[in-house]
Amino acid sequence: MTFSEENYLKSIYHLTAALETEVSTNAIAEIMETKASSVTDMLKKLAEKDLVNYKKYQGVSLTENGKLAAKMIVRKHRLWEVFLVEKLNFSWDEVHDIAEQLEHIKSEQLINRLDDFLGNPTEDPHGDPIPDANGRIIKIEKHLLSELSDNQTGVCVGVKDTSSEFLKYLDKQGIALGSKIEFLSKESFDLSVKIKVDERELSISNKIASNLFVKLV
Amino acid sequence: MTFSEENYLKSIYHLTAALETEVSTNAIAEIMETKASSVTDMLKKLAEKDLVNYKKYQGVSLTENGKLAAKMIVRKHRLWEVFLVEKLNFSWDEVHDIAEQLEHIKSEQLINRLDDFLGNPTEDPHGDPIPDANGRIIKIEKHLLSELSDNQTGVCVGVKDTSSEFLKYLDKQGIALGSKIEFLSKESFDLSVKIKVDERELSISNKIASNLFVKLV
DNA sequence: TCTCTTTGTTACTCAAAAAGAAAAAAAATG
DNA sequence: CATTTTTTTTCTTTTTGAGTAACAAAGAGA
Repeated sequence: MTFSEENYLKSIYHLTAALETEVSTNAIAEIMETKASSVTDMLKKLAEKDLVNYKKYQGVSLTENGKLAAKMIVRKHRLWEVFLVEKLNFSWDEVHDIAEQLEHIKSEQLINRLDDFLGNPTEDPHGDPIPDANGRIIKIEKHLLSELSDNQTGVCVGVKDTSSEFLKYLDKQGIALGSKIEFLSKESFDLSVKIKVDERELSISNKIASNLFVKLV
Repeated sequence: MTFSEENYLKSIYHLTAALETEVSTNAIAEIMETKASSVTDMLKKLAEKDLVNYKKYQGVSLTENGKLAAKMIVRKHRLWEVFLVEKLNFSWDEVHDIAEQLEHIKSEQLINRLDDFLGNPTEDPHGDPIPDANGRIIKIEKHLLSELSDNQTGVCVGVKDTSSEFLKYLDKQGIALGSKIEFLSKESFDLSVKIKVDERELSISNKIASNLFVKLV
Protein backbone atom coordinates (compact mmCIF):
# COMPACT_ATOMS: atom_id res chain seq x y z
CA MET A 1 0.00 0.00 0.00
CA THR A 2 1.42 3.40 -0.98
CA PHE A 3 1.54 6.40 1.33
CA SER A 4 -1.13 8.06 -0.74
CA GLU A 5 -3.48 5.09 -0.51
CA GLU A 6 -3.01 5.02 3.23
CA ASN A 7 -3.78 8.70 3.48
CA TYR A 8 -6.97 8.32 1.50
CA LEU A 9 -8.11 5.43 3.65
CA LYS A 10 -7.45 7.41 6.78
CA SER A 11 -9.40 10.40 5.50
CA ILE A 12 -12.35 8.26 4.49
CA TYR A 13 -12.24 6.59 7.88
CA HIS A 14 -12.36 9.89 9.73
CA LEU A 15 -15.14 11.23 7.52
CA THR A 16 -17.33 8.14 7.80
CA ALA A 17 -16.72 7.87 11.53
CA ALA A 18 -17.96 11.40 12.01
CA LEU A 19 -20.92 11.15 9.67
CA GLU A 20 -21.88 7.48 9.98
CA THR A 21 -22.74 7.39 6.28
CA GLU A 22 -21.25 7.25 2.81
CA VAL A 23 -18.92 10.11 1.92
CA SER A 24 -18.92 12.02 -1.32
CA THR A 25 -16.00 12.34 -3.67
CA ASN A 26 -16.06 16.09 -3.12
CA ALA A 27 -15.97 15.80 0.65
CA ILE A 28 -12.82 13.72 0.36
CA ALA A 29 -11.33 16.11 -2.18
CA GLU A 30 -11.90 18.98 0.16
CA ILE A 31 -10.24 17.62 3.26
CA MET A 32 -7.39 16.15 1.26
CA GLU A 33 -6.92 19.41 -0.63
CA THR A 34 -7.01 17.83 -4.04
CA LYS A 35 -9.41 17.59 -6.97
CA ALA A 36 -12.51 15.43 -7.20
CA SER A 37 -11.14 13.78 -10.30
CA SER A 38 -8.04 12.65 -8.46
CA VAL A 39 -10.23 11.24 -5.74
CA THR A 40 -12.29 9.27 -8.24
CA ASP A 41 -9.12 7.71 -9.61
CA MET A 42 -7.99 6.67 -6.18
CA LEU A 43 -11.41 5.33 -5.23
CA LYS A 44 -11.33 3.04 -8.23
CA LYS A 45 -7.93 1.81 -7.18
CA LEU A 46 -9.04 1.21 -3.62
CA ALA A 47 -12.23 -0.52 -4.79
CA GLU A 48 -10.07 -2.78 -6.96
CA LYS A 49 -8.26 -3.85 -3.81
CA ASP A 50 -11.48 -4.38 -1.91
CA LEU A 51 -10.77 -1.62 0.56
CA VAL A 52 -13.78 0.56 -0.24
CA ASN A 53 -17.32 0.03 -1.47
CA TYR A 54 -17.54 2.34 -4.41
CA LYS A 55 -20.67 2.78 -6.46
CA LYS A 56 -20.46 5.59 -8.97
CA TYR A 57 -22.29 8.72 -7.96
CA GLN A 58 -23.26 7.15 -4.66
CA GLY A 59 -20.36 7.97 -2.42
CA VAL A 60 -17.97 5.54 -0.75
CA SER A 61 -17.71 3.60 2.44
CA LEU A 62 -14.96 1.36 3.75
CA THR A 63 -15.19 -2.41 3.40
CA GLU A 64 -14.30 -4.51 6.44
CA ASN A 65 -10.80 -4.83 5.03
CA GLY A 66 -10.60 -1.12 4.48
CA LYS A 67 -11.88 -0.31 7.91
CA LEU A 68 -9.33 -2.56 9.53
CA ALA A 69 -6.52 -1.11 7.41
CA ALA A 70 -7.60 2.42 8.30
CA LYS A 71 -7.77 1.55 11.98
CA MET A 72 -4.25 0.17 11.83
CA ILE A 73 -3.03 3.45 10.41
CA VAL A 74 -4.86 5.39 13.09
CA ARG A 75 -3.44 3.00 15.66
CA LYS A 76 0.08 3.68 14.47
CA HIS A 77 -0.46 7.42 14.34
CA ARG A 78 -1.80 7.60 17.87
CA LEU A 79 0.73 5.24 19.40
CA TRP A 80 3.56 7.27 17.93
CA GLU A 81 1.96 10.38 19.35
CA VAL A 82 1.95 8.82 22.78
CA PHE A 83 5.58 7.89 22.33
CA LEU A 84 6.53 11.40 21.30
CA VAL A 85 4.77 13.00 24.24
CA GLU A 86 5.48 10.48 26.97
CA LYS A 87 8.98 9.43 26.08
CA LEU A 88 10.45 12.26 24.08
CA ASN A 89 8.75 15.11 25.94
CA PHE A 90 7.11 16.72 22.97
CA SER A 91 4.06 18.79 23.79
CA TRP A 92 0.67 17.82 22.44
CA ASP A 93 0.67 20.54 19.81
CA GLU A 94 3.95 19.41 18.23
CA VAL A 95 3.35 15.76 17.54
CA HIS A 96 0.92 15.64 14.67
CA ASP A 97 3.27 16.23 11.74
CA ILE A 98 5.88 13.79 12.95
CA ALA A 99 3.28 11.11 13.64
CA GLU A 100 1.95 11.73 10.15
CA GLN A 101 5.27 10.42 8.85
CA LEU A 102 5.75 7.66 11.39
CA GLU A 103 2.31 6.18 10.74
CA HIS A 104 3.52 4.91 7.38
CA ILE A 105 6.34 2.75 8.73
CA LYS A 106 5.58 -0.81 7.78
CA SER A 107 6.11 -3.40 10.50
CA GLU A 108 3.42 -5.02 12.53
CA GLN A 109 5.97 -6.26 14.99
CA LEU A 110 7.27 -2.77 15.51
CA ILE A 111 3.93 -1.28 16.32
CA ASN A 112 2.91 -4.07 18.64
CA ARG A 113 6.14 -3.84 20.57
CA LEU A 114 5.79 -0.08 20.74
CA ASP A 115 2.31 -0.63 22.12
CA ASP A 116 3.69 -2.84 24.87
CA PHE A 117 6.57 -0.48 25.55
CA LEU A 118 4.09 2.33 26.12
CA GLY A 119 1.99 0.16 28.43
CA ASN A 120 -0.86 -0.42 25.98
CA PRO A 121 -2.38 3.04 26.21
CA THR A 122 -6.04 3.40 25.23
CA GLU A 123 -5.93 7.09 24.38
CA ASP A 124 -3.53 9.39 22.58
CA PRO A 125 -2.33 12.75 23.95
CA HIS A 126 -5.47 14.46 22.65
CA GLY A 127 -7.82 11.98 24.28
CA ASP A 128 -8.61 10.08 21.09
CA PRO A 129 -8.96 6.31 21.42
CA ILE A 130 -6.22 3.99 20.17
CA PRO A 131 -7.43 0.86 18.34
CA ASP A 132 -5.84 -2.34 19.63
CA ALA A 133 -4.02 -4.86 17.42
CA ASN A 134 -7.38 -6.30 16.36
CA GLY A 135 -8.90 -2.94 15.60
CA ARG A 136 -11.04 -2.85 18.71
CA ILE A 137 -11.66 0.59 20.18
CA ILE A 138 -12.68 1.42 23.70
CA LYS A 139 -15.16 4.26 23.60
CA ILE A 140 -15.59 6.41 26.62
CA GLU A 141 -18.62 8.48 27.47
CA LYS A 142 -17.76 12.06 26.68
CA HIS A 143 -19.64 15.29 26.17
CA LEU A 144 -18.83 18.63 24.65
CA LEU A 145 -18.23 21.16 27.39
CA SER A 146 -20.59 23.53 25.58
CA GLU A 147 -23.47 21.14 26.18
CA LEU A 148 -23.31 20.82 29.94
CA SER A 149 -25.83 22.50 32.21
CA ASP A 150 -25.07 24.95 34.98
CA ASN A 151 -23.09 23.56 37.88
CA GLN A 152 -22.27 20.23 36.28
CA THR A 153 -18.68 19.11 36.76
CA GLY A 154 -16.46 17.11 34.45
CA VAL A 155 -12.90 16.13 33.75
CA CYS A 156 -11.31 17.14 30.49
CA VAL A 157 -10.81 13.95 28.45
CA GLY A 158 -10.24 15.17 24.94
CA VAL A 159 -10.26 17.87 22.30
CA LYS A 160 -12.20 17.96 19.07
CA ASP A 161 -9.96 20.44 17.29
CA THR A 162 -6.36 19.29 17.50
CA SER A 163 -4.80 22.26 15.75
CA SER A 164 -1.65 23.64 17.23
CA GLU A 165 -3.25 27.04 17.82
CA PHE A 166 -6.09 25.61 19.85
CA LEU A 167 -3.82 23.38 21.89
CA LYS A 168 -1.46 26.25 22.63
CA TYR A 169 -4.41 28.33 23.76
CA LEU A 170 -5.40 25.59 26.17
CA ASP A 171 -1.84 25.39 27.50
CA LYS A 172 -1.92 29.12 28.10
CA GLN A 173 -5.19 28.79 30.00
CA GLY A 174 -3.85 25.90 32.00
CA ILE A 175 -6.34 23.43 30.62
CA ALA A 176 -5.03 19.92 29.96
CA LEU A 177 -6.31 16.36 29.84
CA GLY A 178 -7.33 15.54 33.40
CA SER A 179 -8.21 19.09 34.40
CA LYS A 180 -11.33 19.31 36.54
CA ILE A 181 -13.79 21.67 34.91
CA GLU A 182 -16.87 23.09 36.58
CA PHE A 183 -19.51 24.52 34.28
CA LEU A 184 -20.77 27.63 36.06
CA SER A 185 -23.03 29.40 33.60
CA LYS A 186 -23.62 30.21 29.98
CA GLU A 187 -24.01 33.78 28.71
CA SER A 188 -27.08 33.82 26.49
CA PHE A 189 -25.83 36.79 24.47
CA ASP A 190 -22.77 35.15 22.90
CA LEU A 191 -23.03 31.65 24.33
CA SER A 192 -19.71 32.11 26.10
CA VAL A 193 -19.26 29.97 29.17
CA LYS A 194 -18.03 30.69 32.67
CA ILE A 195 -16.07 27.77 34.04
CA LYS A 196 -13.87 27.02 36.99
CA VAL A 197 -10.64 25.15 36.23
CA ASP A 198 -8.68 23.94 39.22
CA GLU A 199 -10.06 26.72 41.44
CA ARG A 200 -9.57 29.46 38.82
CA GLU A 201 -12.60 31.11 37.28
CA LEU A 202 -12.41 31.58 33.54
CA SER A 203 -14.65 32.76 30.73
CA ILE A 204 -14.28 30.96 27.44
CA SER A 205 -15.98 31.50 24.09
CA ASN A 206 -18.52 29.11 22.70
CA LYS A 207 -16.03 28.08 20.04
CA ILE A 208 -13.61 26.94 22.71
CA ALA A 209 -16.31 25.19 24.71
CA SER A 210 -17.51 23.25 21.71
CA ASN A 211 -14.06 21.82 21.09
CA LEU A 212 -13.49 20.42 24.55
CA PHE A 213 -14.66 16.99 25.62
CA VAL A 214 -15.36 16.23 29.26
CA LYS A 215 -16.38 13.17 31.16
CA LEU A 216 -19.03 13.86 33.79
CA VAL A 217 -18.08 13.08 37.37
CA MET B 1 15.38 15.33 -0.33
CA THR B 2 13.70 12.19 -1.69
CA PHE B 3 14.17 8.72 -0.22
CA SER B 4 16.15 7.73 -3.26
CA GLU B 5 18.52 10.68 -2.94
CA GLU B 6 19.08 9.83 0.69
CA ASN B 7 19.80 6.23 -0.14
CA TYR B 8 22.35 7.20 -2.77
CA LEU B 9 24.08 9.56 -0.36
CA LYS B 10 24.24 6.87 2.24
CA SER B 11 25.70 4.36 -0.18
CA ILE B 12 28.31 6.79 -1.42
CA TYR B 13 29.18 7.61 2.16
CA HIS B 14 29.71 3.96 3.06
CA LEU B 15 31.75 3.32 -0.06
CA THR B 16 34.01 6.33 0.35
CA ALA B 17 34.45 5.69 4.06
CA ALA B 18 35.66 2.18 3.33
CA LEU B 19 37.88 3.09 0.41
CA GLU B 20 39.01 6.62 1.32
CA THR B 21 38.83 7.62 -2.33
CA GLU B 22 36.46 8.55 -5.14
CA VAL B 23 33.89 5.91 -6.04
CA SER B 24 32.99 4.88 -9.54
CA THR B 25 29.53 4.99 -11.01
CA ASN B 26 29.70 1.24 -11.43
CA ALA B 27 30.59 0.60 -7.82
CA ILE B 28 27.51 2.53 -6.73
CA ALA B 29 25.35 0.75 -9.26
CA GLU B 30 26.49 -2.58 -7.93
CA ILE B 31 25.75 -2.06 -4.27
CA MET B 32 22.47 -0.29 -5.04
CA GLU B 33 21.47 -3.03 -7.45
CA THR B 34 20.71 -0.71 -10.30
CA LYS B 35 22.24 0.35 -13.60
CA ALA B 36 25.19 2.68 -14.11
CA SER B 37 23.02 4.94 -16.19
CA SER B 38 20.55 5.44 -13.37
CA VAL B 39 23.44 6.28 -11.09
CA THR B 40 24.74 8.89 -13.50
CA ASP B 41 21.33 10.55 -13.51
CA MET B 42 21.26 10.72 -9.78
CA LEU B 43 24.83 11.96 -9.52
CA LYS B 44 23.95 14.89 -11.72
CA LYS B 45 21.00 15.64 -9.53
CA LEU B 46 23.09 15.45 -6.38
CA ALA B 47 25.87 17.55 -7.93
CA GLU B 48 23.25 20.16 -8.81
CA LYS B 49 22.43 20.38 -5.13
CA ASP B 50 26.06 20.56 -4.13
CA LEU B 51 25.98 17.25 -2.31
CA VAL B 52 28.60 15.46 -4.39
CA ASN B 53 31.68 16.42 -6.36
CA TYR B 54 31.02 14.90 -9.70
CA LYS B 55 33.56 15.10 -12.48
CA LYS B 56 32.66 13.07 -15.53
CA TYR B 57 34.66 9.91 -15.89
CA GLN B 58 36.45 10.61 -12.62
CA GLY B 59 34.18 9.13 -10.00
CA VAL B 60 32.35 10.95 -7.19
CA SER B 61 33.04 12.04 -3.68
CA LEU B 62 30.81 13.79 -1.18
CA THR B 63 31.04 17.53 -0.68
CA GLU B 64 31.08 18.80 2.89
CA ASN B 65 27.33 19.31 2.60
CA GLY B 66 26.89 15.83 1.26
CA LYS B 67 29.04 14.27 3.91
CA LEU B 68 27.08 15.97 6.64
CA ALA B 69 23.77 14.97 5.09
CA ALA B 70 24.96 11.37 4.79
CA LYS B 71 26.14 11.34 8.37
CA MET B 72 22.76 12.59 9.52
CA ILE B 73 21.10 9.68 7.75
CA VAL B 74 23.54 7.23 9.28
CA ARG B 75 22.94 8.90 12.63
CA LYS B 76 19.21 8.39 12.32
CA HIS B 77 19.59 4.81 11.19
CA ARG B 78 21.84 3.85 14.07
CA LEU B 79 19.91 5.70 16.74
CA TRP B 80 16.71 3.99 15.66
CA GLU B 81 18.54 0.67 15.81
CA VAL B 82 19.55 1.40 19.39
CA PHE B 83 15.96 2.28 20.16
CA LEU B 84 14.65 -0.92 18.65
CA VAL B 85 17.10 -3.10 20.53
CA GLU B 86 17.25 -1.32 23.88
CA LYS B 87 13.66 -0.20 24.24
CA LEU B 88 11.61 -2.54 22.12
CA ASN B 89 13.67 -5.68 22.71
CA PHE B 90 14.39 -6.49 19.13
CA SER B 91 17.49 -8.58 18.57
CA TRP B 92 20.41 -7.22 16.61
CA ASP B 93 19.60 -9.24 13.53
CA GLU B 94 16.06 -7.90 13.22
CA VAL B 95 16.53 -4.17 13.25
CA HIS B 96 18.10 -3.29 9.94
CA ASP B 97 15.03 -3.27 7.71
CA ILE B 98 12.92 -1.28 10.12
CA ALA B 99 15.69 1.27 10.69
CA GLU B 100 15.99 1.52 6.93
CA GLN B 101 12.49 2.96 6.92
CA LEU B 102 12.81 5.05 10.06
CA GLU B 103 15.99 6.74 8.87
CA HIS B 104 13.95 8.73 6.35
CA ILE B 105 11.68 10.43 8.89
CA LYS B 106 12.28 14.14 8.64
CA SER B 107 12.57 16.00 11.92
CA GLU B 108 15.78 17.18 13.44
CA GLN B 109 14.05 17.73 16.74
CA LEU B 110 12.81 14.17 16.76
CA ILE B 111 16.20 12.65 16.24
CA ASN B 112 17.91 14.85 18.80
CA ARG B 113 15.32 14.06 21.42
CA LEU B 114 15.57 10.39 20.60
CA ASP B 115 19.32 10.71 21.06
CA ASP B 116 18.81 12.18 24.53
CA PHE B 117 16.16 9.64 25.39
CA LEU B 118 18.59 6.84 24.60
CA GLY B 119 21.33 8.47 26.68
CA ASN B 120 23.41 9.71 23.74
CA PRO B 121 24.82 6.34 22.73
CA THR B 122 28.06 6.36 20.75
CA GLU B 123 27.62 2.96 19.11
CA ASP B 124 24.75 1.08 17.55
CA PRO B 125 23.85 -2.54 18.37
CA HIS B 126 26.48 -3.80 15.91
CA GLY B 127 29.26 -1.68 17.37
CA ASP B 128 29.22 0.94 14.62
CA PRO B 129 29.75 4.54 15.71
CA ILE B 130 26.85 6.99 15.84
CA PRO B 131 27.61 10.50 14.55
CA ASP B 132 26.50 13.24 16.95
CA ALA B 133 24.24 16.15 15.97
CA ASN B 134 27.22 17.93 14.40
CA GLY B 135 28.38 14.89 12.50
CA ARG B 136 31.26 14.14 14.78
CA ILE B 137 32.16 10.49 15.17
CA ILE B 138 34.09 8.91 17.99
CA LYS B 139 36.36 6.25 16.54
CA ILE B 140 37.53 3.47 18.75
CA GLU B 141 40.62 1.37 18.26
CA LYS B 142 39.50 -1.94 16.91
CA HIS B 143 41.06 -4.90 15.15
CA LEU B 144 39.77 -7.82 13.18
CA LEU B 145 39.88 -10.92 15.31
CA SER B 146 41.58 -12.71 12.43
CA GLU B 147 44.57 -10.45 12.76
CA LEU B 148 45.46 -11.03 16.39
CA SER B 149 48.46 -13.08 17.43
CA ASP B 150 48.41 -16.13 19.66
CA ASN B 151 47.33 -15.51 23.23
CA GLN B 152 46.21 -11.92 22.72
CA THR B 153 42.93 -11.11 24.42
CA GLY B 154 40.20 -8.71 23.32
CA VAL B 155 36.63 -7.71 23.86
CA CYS B 156 34.17 -7.97 21.00
CA VAL B 157 33.22 -4.43 19.99
CA GLY B 158 31.70 -4.82 16.59
CA VAL B 159 30.90 -6.85 13.49
CA LYS B 160 31.88 -6.12 9.93
CA ASP B 161 29.18 -8.19 8.30
CA THR B 162 25.80 -7.23 9.75
CA SER B 163 23.73 -9.77 7.86
CA SER B 164 21.05 -11.56 9.76
CA GLU B 165 22.67 -14.96 9.08
CA PHE B 166 25.98 -13.95 10.54
CA LEU B 167 24.42 -12.32 13.58
CA LYS B 168 22.29 -15.36 14.24
CA TYR B 169 25.36 -17.56 14.01
CA LEU B 170 27.05 -15.40 16.64
CA ASP B 171 24.00 -15.64 18.89
CA LYS B 172 24.13 -19.41 18.57
CA GLN B 173 27.81 -19.42 19.53
CA GLY B 174 27.14 -17.11 22.45
CA ILE B 175 29.26 -14.29 21.03
CA ALA B 176 27.91 -10.80 21.59
CA LEU B 177 29.22 -7.27 21.96
CA GLY B 178 31.20 -7.24 25.18
CA SER B 179 32.20 -10.91 25.06
CA LYS B 180 35.78 -11.49 26.17
CA ILE B 181 37.63 -13.32 23.42
CA GLU B 182 41.02 -14.97 23.81
CA PHE B 183 42.88 -15.74 20.62
CA LEU B 184 44.49 -19.12 21.23
CA SER B 185 45.97 -20.19 17.89
CA LYS B 186 45.52 -20.12 14.15
CA GLU B 187 45.45 -23.27 12.05
CA SER B 188 47.78 -22.68 9.12
CA PHE B 189 45.95 -25.14 6.86
CA ASP B 190 42.62 -23.32 6.61
CA LEU B 191 43.35 -20.23 8.69
CA SER B 192 40.63 -21.22 11.14
CA VAL B 193 41.09 -19.86 14.62
CA LYS B 194 40.84 -21.41 18.08
CA ILE B 195 39.41 -18.96 20.56
CA LYS B 196 38.13 -19.00 24.11
CA VAL B 197 34.89 -17.12 24.71
CA ASP B 198 33.85 -16.71 28.33
CA GLU B 199 35.69 -19.87 29.38
CA ARG B 200 34.42 -21.96 26.45
CA GLU B 201 36.87 -23.09 23.78
CA LEU B 202 35.66 -22.69 20.22
CA SER B 203 36.99 -23.08 16.72
CA ILE B 204 35.81 -20.60 14.13
CA SER B 205 36.51 -20.31 10.43
CA ASN B 206 38.64 -17.56 8.98
CA LYS B 207 35.54 -16.03 7.43
CA ILE B 208 33.97 -15.63 10.85
CA ALA B 209 37.16 -14.31 12.40
CA SER B 210 37.55 -11.68 9.71
CA ASN B 211 34.12 -10.28 10.41
CA LEU B 212 34.56 -9.74 14.13
CA PHE B 213 36.06 -6.60 15.60
CA VAL B 214 37.75 -6.68 18.99
CA LYS B 215 39.38 -4.11 21.19
CA LEU B 216 42.60 -5.30 22.77
CA VAL B 217 42.67 -5.39 26.55
C1' DT C 1 46.82 0.71 -34.50
C1' DC C 2 42.89 -2.29 -32.99
C1' DT C 3 39.85 -4.02 -29.63
C1' DC C 4 37.71 -4.18 -25.15
C1' DT C 5 36.01 -2.18 -21.07
C1' DT C 6 34.36 1.62 -18.60
C1' DT C 7 31.72 5.58 -18.47
C1' DG C 8 28.39 8.90 -20.11
C1' DT C 9 24.54 10.59 -23.04
C1' DT C 10 20.22 10.65 -25.13
C1' DA C 11 15.86 9.11 -25.72
C1' DC C 12 12.44 6.12 -23.99
C1' DT C 13 9.34 3.62 -20.73
C1' DC C 14 6.72 3.20 -16.60
C1' DA C 15 4.05 4.21 -12.60
C1' DA C 16 1.90 7.20 -9.31
C1' DA C 17 -0.40 11.16 -8.48
C1' DA C 18 -2.83 14.96 -9.74
C1' DA C 19 -5.19 18.40 -12.72
C1' DG C 20 -8.38 20.35 -16.35
C1' DA C 21 -12.10 20.11 -19.55
C1' DA C 22 -16.07 18.16 -20.89
C1' DA C 23 -19.69 14.78 -20.48
C1' DA C 24 -23.02 12.46 -17.66
C1' DA C 25 -25.93 11.83 -13.74
C1' DA C 26 -28.43 13.47 -9.90
C1' DA C 27 -30.65 17.04 -7.41
C1' DA C 28 -33.00 21.27 -7.02
C1' DT C 29 -36.09 24.72 -8.67
C1' DG C 30 -39.94 27.01 -10.57
C1' DC D 1 -42.33 18.32 -15.93
C1' DA D 2 -38.68 20.85 -17.95
C1' DT D 3 -34.85 23.38 -16.96
C1' DT D 4 -31.03 24.72 -14.37
C1' DT D 5 -27.50 23.79 -11.09
C1' DT D 6 -24.47 20.89 -8.71
C1' DT D 7 -21.93 16.85 -8.25
C1' DT D 8 -19.43 13.18 -10.07
C1' DT D 9 -17.16 10.78 -13.58
C1' DT D 10 -14.50 10.16 -17.83
C1' DC D 11 -10.93 11.25 -20.71
C1' DT D 12 -6.85 13.46 -21.67
C1' DT D 13 -2.60 15.68 -19.99
C1' DT D 14 1.04 16.99 -17.03
C1' DT D 15 4.46 16.35 -13.57
C1' DT D 16 7.73 13.87 -11.02
C1' DG D 17 10.67 10.21 -9.67
C1' DA D 18 12.81 6.18 -11.08
C1' DG D 19 14.84 3.24 -14.24
C1' DT D 20 16.27 0.99 -18.99
C1' DA D 21 18.24 0.45 -23.69
C1' DA D 22 21.10 1.71 -27.25
C1' DC D 23 24.69 4.15 -28.67
C1' DA D 24 28.92 7.27 -28.28
C1' DA D 25 33.20 8.56 -26.32
C1' DA D 26 37.31 7.89 -23.57
C1' DG D 27 40.99 5.28 -21.95
C1' DA D 28 43.81 0.98 -21.41
C1' DG D 29 46.24 -2.86 -23.05
C1' DA D 30 48.16 -5.72 -26.68
